[in-house]
Amino acid sequence: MEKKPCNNGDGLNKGAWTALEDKLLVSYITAAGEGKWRSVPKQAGIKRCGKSCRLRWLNYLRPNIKRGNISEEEEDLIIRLHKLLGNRWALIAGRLPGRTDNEIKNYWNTTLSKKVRTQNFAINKPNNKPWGHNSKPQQNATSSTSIPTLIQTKPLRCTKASHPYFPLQIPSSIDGVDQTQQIIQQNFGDEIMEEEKKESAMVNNNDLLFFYDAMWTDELEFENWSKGGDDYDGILCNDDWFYGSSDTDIWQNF
DNA sequence: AAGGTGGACAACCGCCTAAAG
DNA sequence: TCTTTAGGCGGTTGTCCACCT
Repeated sequence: MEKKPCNNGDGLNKGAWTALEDKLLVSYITAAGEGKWRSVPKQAGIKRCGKSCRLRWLNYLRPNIKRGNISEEEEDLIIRLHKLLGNRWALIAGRLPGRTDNEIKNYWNTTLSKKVRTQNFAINKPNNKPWGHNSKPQQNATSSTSIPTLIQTKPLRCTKASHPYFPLQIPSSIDGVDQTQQIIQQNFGDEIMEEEKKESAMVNNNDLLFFYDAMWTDELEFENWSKGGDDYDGILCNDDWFYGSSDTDIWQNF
């Protein structure tokens, strides 16, 4: 573990990188490639710790980094991803080509968090019913014999900036075999991130209920769903719909 | 012009995890 | 199986700069 601070008395530089240091690092990595960060400073002739070199390269020097203003589309995506993933900046950055986790984290902390806070995320409850009360959207029946397909109700969502939630009504297992992954794969394919799979398989209550929240990568399709979408997040369980303004709300009301 | 303030962002720090020995 | 190491991650801090008084 590299627990020592970078400047541990070895005369290493700290603070802003100079143009010369940048040049040395770029030319070294261009020749030798990334990795073995601990040995990089010595090999490249830089008085920095390896960790500092790695960070400088990843966040600033490496090719294909997109610099400059974050577009509205990127901003919208960051907001939606943050709602889905929380402060997992590296994952969020992975969906924004050319952007670094550090940049997105900074942008969130300085700009977007305030923006999102000031937006009115309050949602109106359906027919003024209390949270957790039955208010079931129309839906189809579930096949009970073959591999089930997605029985999809309308995607439920809070705002335009939010991703749609899909309450799925599917058997959790067939002949004792868990079908979850297969069903997700059939219906969403590779568009669902591995991380989402882990975190979204939250409800599996023996009553043909499974809740999954999906994220469109196809923006047009997302927009189409958005236009027809409801104004609420919710999950279906035993013919009851549970609503909330966030995942946490929903699960508390559940 | 000088000092204060806040925003933006680069860089650091400490913790965590996976891989290697 | 345990320990060590390297790299990755998110929170936090430091610094620069524009703007305001």
